[in-house]
Amino acid sequence: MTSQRAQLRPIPPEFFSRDPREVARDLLGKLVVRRQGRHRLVARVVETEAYLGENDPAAHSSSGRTPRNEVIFGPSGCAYVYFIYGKYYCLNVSCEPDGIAGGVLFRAVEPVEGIPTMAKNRELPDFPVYRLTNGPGKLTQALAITRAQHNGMNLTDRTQSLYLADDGFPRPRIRTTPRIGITKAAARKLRYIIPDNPFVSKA
DNA sequence: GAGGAGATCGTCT
DNA sequence: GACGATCTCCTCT
Repeated sequence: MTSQRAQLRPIPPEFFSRDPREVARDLLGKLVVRRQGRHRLVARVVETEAYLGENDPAAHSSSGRTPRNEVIFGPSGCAYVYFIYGKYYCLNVSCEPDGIAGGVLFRAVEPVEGIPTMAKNRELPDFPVYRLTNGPGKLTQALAITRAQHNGMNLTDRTQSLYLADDGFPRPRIRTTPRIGITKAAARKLRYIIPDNPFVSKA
């Protein structure tokens, strides 16, 4: 699964102005591109979860708009980064048109470019590559994504230090499973994975 | 390899 | 004042 030389085309805003379930599915195989100083970090999306807005009890937006979650109520294609468990950041992209809540959580990615820098960011250089980014808190650490720097950033703009891209990777096989780590609406199958990919988070 | 407990703090009640 | 869209370490098998 490599594509070092392929051209990276930013994903247009319309892609995200849809139901989060469609966006979560279609994001599998796409790329997260992060410019960190002189380094370029690229990773392929292999696991996502859809959060549906005010009718989804598990979603942050379910109890209405707050300063914390306002990005997922805003225009589509923007980064919603939140802080959790006193230690970790999680990366989402806002979906649906402006004014409607909805988002997709990035749960796992496969490193494609800049692996040494990702390992350095993780501060665990001895870890095998597959453990660098196989979880939502891990991938933000590996890609040095923070709320202060990236929350609200337009991920459809290739001039930003973080954006989403398509390199023409063929549409992968996809499987849906229940979401992970939640207690409300836990039975709904809104997690999307590339089956058998070693970079998918466990469980 | 599986399972359980603790860490740690921003956000909302 | 309680909780959480998590991770790592430790113990046991």
